[in-house]
Amino acid sequence: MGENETAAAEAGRDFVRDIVQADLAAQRVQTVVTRFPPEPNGYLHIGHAKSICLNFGIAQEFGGRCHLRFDDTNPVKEEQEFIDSIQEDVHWLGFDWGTHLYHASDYFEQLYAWAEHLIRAGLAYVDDTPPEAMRAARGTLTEPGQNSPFRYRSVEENLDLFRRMRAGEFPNGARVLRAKIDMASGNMNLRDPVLYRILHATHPRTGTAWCIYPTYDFAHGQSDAIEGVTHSICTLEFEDHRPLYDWLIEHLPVPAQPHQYEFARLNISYTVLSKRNLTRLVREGVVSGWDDPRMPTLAGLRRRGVPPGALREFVRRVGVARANSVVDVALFEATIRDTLNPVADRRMAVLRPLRLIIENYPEGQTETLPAANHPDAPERGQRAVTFGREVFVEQDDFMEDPPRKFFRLSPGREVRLRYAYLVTCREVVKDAAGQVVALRCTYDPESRGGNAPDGRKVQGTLHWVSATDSVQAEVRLYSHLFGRPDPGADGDVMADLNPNSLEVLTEARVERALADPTQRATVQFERQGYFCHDRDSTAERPVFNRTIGLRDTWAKVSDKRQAAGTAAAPARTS
RNA sequence: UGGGGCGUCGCCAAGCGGUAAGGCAACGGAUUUUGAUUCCGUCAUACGGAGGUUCGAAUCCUCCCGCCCCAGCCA
Repeated sequence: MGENETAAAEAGRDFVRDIVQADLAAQRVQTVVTRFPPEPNGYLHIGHAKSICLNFGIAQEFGGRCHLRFDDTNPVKEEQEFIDSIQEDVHWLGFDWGTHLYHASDYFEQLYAWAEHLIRAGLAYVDDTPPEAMRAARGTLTEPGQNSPFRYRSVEENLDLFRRMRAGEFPNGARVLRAKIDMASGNMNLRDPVLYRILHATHPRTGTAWCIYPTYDFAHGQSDAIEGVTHSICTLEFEDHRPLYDWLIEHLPVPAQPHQYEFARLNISYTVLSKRNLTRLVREGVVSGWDDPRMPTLAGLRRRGVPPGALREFVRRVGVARANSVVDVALFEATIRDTLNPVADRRMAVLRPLRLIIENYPEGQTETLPAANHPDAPERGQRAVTFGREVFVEQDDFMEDPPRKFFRLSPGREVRLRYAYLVTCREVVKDAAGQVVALRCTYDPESRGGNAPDGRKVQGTLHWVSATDSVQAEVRLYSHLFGRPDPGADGDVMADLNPNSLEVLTEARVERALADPTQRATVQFERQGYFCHDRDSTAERPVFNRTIGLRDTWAKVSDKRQAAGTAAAPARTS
């Protein structure tokens, strides 16, 4: 590492780390404490991964700690299912909160006491104004709001009313507790924000113990203070809340003075990341569930075969800044490939089989050939593949009338079957409809392993699978859930769905070594992409999800030619 | 003409007064029993615009333009 790189690393990689480092250096904080504060009302997605990596990453790098805290202040939206999935997902991503698992609901009693403190200080009051009237009195972005007629109630009356709110004497919406700040503030959050509302609902953790619940603003900063959080990192839309965050910390006898910092949330092209939209996709059955492999949820990405390290690396590559931005989904895909390439075992699988009959190979004979698990990593060993008189190759790897530069099989052309032999196409077999159903070939017995003794070269190397010693499998090919880079830009995101985001192939054939569904690691199907067993997989009926395809420059060239009308892409025979 | 932010290559993003990092994408080329990988090379006289300060500005000042967030008893 050169001096510059060292200096860069020491300076921190983003503005948040710079702040943390400066605070540590100036001794403003002894131990950095961060927190990841999800609301358990949905599944975690890749946008959360950015926040998780930032918070846990900073704690790790600077020798501090990071808490997992559920922001469970709204029982009508929150569920245990989400509380469980969030913990599973954070762990899967590679982070651990140790004993520091907390809930805003752990602090309800303390929060309540602080609310009374505010009332006694004349800084909060119970307001009987109905919701609609309150909205009207809040003013607009350009006009100040009006003081509530209940703003000047006595401390005694406020205390009495607030206690009766807690006691359950009033129905939902009848009254709220508000901070007394400034109805004329340019910052809407300071126009006497609601601190407590009445919600007769069962809370996943506190049950029916409470019927009043603190709002986000009243719970968050105080929870940070209770836990000794030093750097409360959130997204940009909370920037306007910071003055309120600070106001509460200043006026309450909290045990610490945490500070809030905001960064830009993650956006990705061809993707939707808002909880509302993700929930819609699930509820409306567009996808099979929160863990549908097309979903940007951590559960979906995991099922898709994306390793957690790819998420961490992606977040690192994206960086952390304050400018709203949309990251090209291609960066994410490149990161997945880069992460998988050095570690994924290679296997052969034929997605759309075309029978290849080797006429001069003895009938009934088979042999096993060694194939490298990873050509660039010999230490990963080999597995045996079976070769015989009939094998399957990819339909896309044959063209009866190929364009120039097509390096694969066509009448009279010789290619290599990877790790096996050189074969030459002698005859095309068609059915009554004129569809290609098989190829008759000859092989060079001297080319065992893939090289001819005379040193002649072939342009193409094809993957293949034995017709007799392969297993039929289902392969699910996924592509972007949305058909445009900015789904919803014209209105409804549902109108931008990609109708071909899932293609199911049921006739695929995979080599024997792939039939074990307990092998969960993502592998590379040579020349095609990265795949992993879906949880639907069984030994009799393997099911694979395509994690991501390999880069395919031939497809790119071929598409360009097609667009230019110069040549046709390989025609599928079925 | 309320308040708060942001504008550096097609997409992210460093840069913090001393003469534009890096990644992705794209485009060339080498190697290759994966048209993959790997490897080389090209890719911002220019930092939203206009003025100004300075020996020197993406970095400081002024004005202008554009985009984002806020009027939940959501978070």
